[in-house]
Amino acid sequence: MGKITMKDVARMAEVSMSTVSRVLNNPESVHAEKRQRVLKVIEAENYHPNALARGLVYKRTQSLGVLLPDISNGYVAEVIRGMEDTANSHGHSLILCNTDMNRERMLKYLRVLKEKQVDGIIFMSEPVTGELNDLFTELQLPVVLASTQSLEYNLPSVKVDDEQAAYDAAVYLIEKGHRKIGMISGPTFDVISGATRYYGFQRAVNEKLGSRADGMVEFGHYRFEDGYIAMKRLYGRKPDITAVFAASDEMAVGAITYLREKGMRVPGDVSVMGYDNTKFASMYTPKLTTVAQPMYEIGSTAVEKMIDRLDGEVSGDERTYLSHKIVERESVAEI
Amino acid sequence: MGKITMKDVARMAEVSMSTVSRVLNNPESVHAEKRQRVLKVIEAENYHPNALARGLVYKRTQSLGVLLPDISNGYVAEVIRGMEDTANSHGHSLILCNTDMNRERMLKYLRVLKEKQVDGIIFMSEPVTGELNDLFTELQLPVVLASTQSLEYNLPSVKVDDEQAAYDAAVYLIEKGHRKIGMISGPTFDVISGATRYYGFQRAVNEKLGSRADGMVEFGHYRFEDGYIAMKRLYGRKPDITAVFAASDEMAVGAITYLREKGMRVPGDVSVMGYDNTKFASMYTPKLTTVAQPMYEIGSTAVEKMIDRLDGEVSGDERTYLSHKIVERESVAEI
DNA sequence: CTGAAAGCGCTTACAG
DNA sequence: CTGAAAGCGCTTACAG
Repeated sequence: MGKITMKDVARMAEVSMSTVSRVLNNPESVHAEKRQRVLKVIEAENYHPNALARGLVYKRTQSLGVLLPDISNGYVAEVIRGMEDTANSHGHSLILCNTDMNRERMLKYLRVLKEKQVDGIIFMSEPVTGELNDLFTELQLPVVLASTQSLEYNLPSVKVDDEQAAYDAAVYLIEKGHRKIGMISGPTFDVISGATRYYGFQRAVNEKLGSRADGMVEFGHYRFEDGYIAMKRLYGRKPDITAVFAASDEMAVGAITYLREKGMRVPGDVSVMGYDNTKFASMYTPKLTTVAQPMYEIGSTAVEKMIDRLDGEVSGDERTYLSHKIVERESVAEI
Repeated sequence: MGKITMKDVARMAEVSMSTVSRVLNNPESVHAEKRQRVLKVIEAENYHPNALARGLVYKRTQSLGVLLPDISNGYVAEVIRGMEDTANSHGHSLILCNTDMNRERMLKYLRVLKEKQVDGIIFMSEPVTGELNDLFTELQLPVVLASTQSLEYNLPSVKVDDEQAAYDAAVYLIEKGHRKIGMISGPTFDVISGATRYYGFQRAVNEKLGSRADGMVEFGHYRFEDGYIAMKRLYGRKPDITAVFAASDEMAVGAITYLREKGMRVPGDVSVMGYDNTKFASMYTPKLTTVAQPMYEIGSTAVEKMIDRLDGEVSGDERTYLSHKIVERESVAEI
């Protein structure tokens, strides 16, 4: 016995296919008795409509493609969780694509997603280049950016205001009495989370301390090792530092690891503040004081924005900023 | 200008649709000159074949559904990464489904995946109940289990030998000179990773120390807080304990957190060993000695197994065990 | 309220 | 090597 189709159901219920289709899509429009007959057969035969056939005529698949750098990254995984919950509750599915920031791989995915007729694409891989933007319009696929944005193109996006968040973090440290504050920044060529957080930090130091943070900044790629190395350089140059703001929790932990190896206590001798509030942050010792991004909400909001657009309800603002907050825990001391 | 279809390409290249279809699927079979003409139009018009239409006739979608408990879990995310890479390199896509171990939600997903005509399902949510097994066969969808398995049903699966891994961990601790060894186990009703690791631990204690681990075991649900609480109870009852084996890295870290609050040093006073080797483990201080599961490989092997089956190459063994290993770091001391 | 027919965009025998 | 036609499993006007 092969798969049972709508035609089979129609035959067994002694109605036309149109009627079966109607009880599925617009039950009210069919006579109660016939409807029951059809429903009974559907149940008995365990009939499942074929979404491919349906998608072919609807020109809608209820599937969204999501391009992300790497799902094994805790931050990314949390955002995806928010996306998936929201997509699911709206009857959509998510097709996962790890780009590894690799151009070839991304192009291939984009082609596949197009062929599979996804309704839209959620993009969180990286900043949007001109080439990429052209591709999006060429593909004629709606795009929403999550946790990234496009400065040049007017693409809808959802993220935190990184500049302001970093500013707030620095101010927090300053209000705790710190004056010699270092930063472990992301790379400045990363215009989304590198340069922005760097500028926010600088602005705070400028405004509140009236100084430039000369020599107080090191750079890394957000990973543990980067934080370790950056801290080493920073400490080597400025041993009188009393606080460090890292652009990621991982780098913060890397920095703490280095400091401890040097016999410094955190936060006793040096305070360290992170960014992201990954799960990790509250399990570490000392529990990390950090800038919390609403990861789950970034994901769910991005999907909501996508679905609104698919439904024709374009919300006015393209760029949505979700609010960050500072989570006070144990890694920053008042002095 | 609407989407361009194969029919349009045929018209523009002045050939039949059959020919266009052939240059796409079996280029050699069409005359070189015509082939070029078609290719040119495809390129110029940026034509993308519709995978829904294709899937409708092929009865293959090159899509796999993956049911998992929660993607924001670091262990799960790493396994998924392995799946996605492998799926991608075989031209398959992954549809992500977070079940949260919720039955309703799982059933809904299963229905959607069936309707979307996925070629198969990778299941890593939980042990397979009778009801679930019935559903799988009813749905007529091939299933491969990742990081779980079915004792009752002969479903293909990929995982580590948990009993042996826990045994090895306990033996490792014993060989380091420990005699008073506690365990923080998963719940015994979890027959996959709870009971198995618990038995492995017991077997080692039995064989090597000739004793039963009476009162030396506490239970938790693998999370940080569970580890903390379990350690508290364990320590309250057995303050002379010198080593603890936790069934997850998170619980290990929770245990360490408690011990430190009590002024104990790890591993100076008490050694702690974890399980999983999540990223976290090497960033923590002290870096965690732990049982490494090959998470990425579990994912990629599961997908390979699925694809082999879809291609009709059923490998002999249903149950694949990947090897674990003990990663020595800093949280266990020799005494 | 209901059914016959056309159409969604492909592929695959079947002829030639 | 190539094209016309049927078919994959649905939905949607259009009549009735």
